Amino acid sequence: MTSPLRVAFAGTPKFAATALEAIIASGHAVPLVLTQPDRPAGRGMKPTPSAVKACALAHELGIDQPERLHTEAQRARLTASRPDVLVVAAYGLILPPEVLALPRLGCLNIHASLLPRWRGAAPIQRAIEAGDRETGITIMQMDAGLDTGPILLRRPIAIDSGDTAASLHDKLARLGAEAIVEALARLAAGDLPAEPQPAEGATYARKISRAEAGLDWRRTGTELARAVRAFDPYPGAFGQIRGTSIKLWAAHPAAGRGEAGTILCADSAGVIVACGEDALCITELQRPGSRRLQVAEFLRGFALGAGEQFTMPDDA
RNA sequence: CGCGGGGUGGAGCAGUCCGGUAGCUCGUCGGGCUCAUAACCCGAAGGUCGAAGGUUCAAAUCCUUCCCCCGCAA
Repeated sequence: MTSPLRVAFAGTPKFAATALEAIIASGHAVPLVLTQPDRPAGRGMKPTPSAVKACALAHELGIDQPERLHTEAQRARLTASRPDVLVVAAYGLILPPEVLALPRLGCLNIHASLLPRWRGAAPIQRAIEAGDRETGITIMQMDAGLDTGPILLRRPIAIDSGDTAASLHDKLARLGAEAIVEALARLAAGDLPAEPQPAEGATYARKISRAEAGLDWRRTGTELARAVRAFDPYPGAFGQIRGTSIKLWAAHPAAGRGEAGTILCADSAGVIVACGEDALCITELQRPGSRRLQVAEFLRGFALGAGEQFTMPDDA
């Protein structure tokens, strides 16, 4: 390596932790790790440290968990750590201009899409939902806008027809880790040109809400199959039948026709449901209190039959 | 004390409210039928009903404690 940098890191979930591991392994000094305060999570709602915090603890790095970064007191530890650069990945806090200007080399963001497409909170899910064939990682220089800064590095990756948000997340986390390590090396060497984002092709990946995971059977089978993949593992696409909600974990488009939501056929090959256009063949599902089950096993305990009807979720 | 569901032969479930010889679908094994089969017919094996304690003549079922899994919520 040319010359190690002082790399402060800000991130929260596993996607960010993967990058942090790689940065540590690449030999840079990491004087401080910022992550969200421990949040109530899991059964029992106990305050739980983030994946990034767990990683930082394991490597005995300095940790700070400010609620926000708007006051000087909140930024004190970051300032004192005198970073050359701040790497930000899924941190979950807005960085005020004072923070963006603080490191000598600015703030770098690892974003899980090929910017300017899918700026915002849920780029992985939105790419799958939209049926994109390709996505990737963008390393960019952060500015005041939301994922609008100049592009430093882009790494594309194919979206497989079997990819779920979970599988694509893992691929992108690895790719993001490689990309940030390369970007830091080139930054240290002074060989990392920045290019403004094109105005053309910008889209916004708004946060996934629980309500949209309730499937509207009037949509097409293709769209619904994508939604199932995009919402796996969170929040899980679901349908409503016999007064209970059933989560759908695997499905593909199929041929078929009927009133939207009607089950056309249910056997060990799948539950085929008529959609607004074509049909959806469901192959893995889960009922409340139970686990994900392959369709054959699911049907043994919950015998769905042709003619039954999935109703629209009552959007809360 | 955040709310809720569940642990029953190898798999998925019913039975639990109103205690009284453990049941269904599938799988497994054996046999039959068939050119043949994941199909069909006949038969069999396989369960300390999550754990411990309590109540009772009798507990999968009622009471107490504990362990594990899942959903909501983030």
